[in-house]
Amino acid sequence: MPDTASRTERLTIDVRHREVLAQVLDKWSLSVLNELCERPCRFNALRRAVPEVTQKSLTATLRKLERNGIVERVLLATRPVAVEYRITPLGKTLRGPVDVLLGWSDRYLPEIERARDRFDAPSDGDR
Amino acid sequence: MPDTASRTERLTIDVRHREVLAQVLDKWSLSVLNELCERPCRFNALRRAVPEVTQKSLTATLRKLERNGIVERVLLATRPVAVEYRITPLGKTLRGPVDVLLGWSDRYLPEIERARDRFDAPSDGDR
DNA sequence: CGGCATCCTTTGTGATACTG
DNA sequence: CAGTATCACAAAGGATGCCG
Repeated sequence: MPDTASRTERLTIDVRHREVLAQVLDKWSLSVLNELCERPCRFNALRRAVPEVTQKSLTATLRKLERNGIVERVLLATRPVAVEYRITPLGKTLRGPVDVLLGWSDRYLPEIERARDRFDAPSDGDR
Repeated sequence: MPDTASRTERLTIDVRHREVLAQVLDKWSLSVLNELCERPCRFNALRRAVPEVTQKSLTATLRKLERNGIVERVLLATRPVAVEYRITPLGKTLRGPVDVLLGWSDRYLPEIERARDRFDAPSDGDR
């Protein structure tokens, strides 16, 4: 397995990296990102795309992503008014990492669930 | 689902994917994983490697990773007693994704911090 | 439509103390 | 050394209602 360059040494993770990653990878951010990578979305369209998220959490997620420069909030001058969220160029750089992550979880989910079952049912099998 | 190469279609993220990713990518997991990918570690060695984590959170993180089959807890039969944590084969499959993530945050951190400054100081710069 | 404000419950986290 | 137990508090999350 070839290293990404001549980097055999691991990166250290400081508090700022942790903060960024925590915000970008939080519970709902991935889903939102996943959606916005496809197309710009209005608020309620996002809610429909991610039905489990509450309005509050979605708002918070979007603010966080906006603050970090990952998504952009665009006011549309339509009849009543509308808001559209778009991925920014910076946000697009996240698509690769996000894809890798989602691919990983999709690929290994069954194996992880088996590991959990093994871990969670010790009294039942060890007796 | 033969979707191995065609990434024109996005994966959908259901609650189970979100759960797995939330656990694997949580605040401390990445640091722990980053460390254990390098070498097996004893508990206090991990504390030293990640000084900001409290004992409690480290314990919780390790349990979570263990439950998901990402790390393995090995009891060493030394004089007093010792515990070593190792990455599992399943855990090793995470190294790629984790690397990509850390690389991303390392690469774009400055840009993100600029975006934050812009977002946080609107009244100061816009008047 | 796209929020914000409020309330309230749950979960997370740090600090501290104690045990095999 | 490697935890568990406990308390106290902060942050997250859902539910509901109101507003421009």
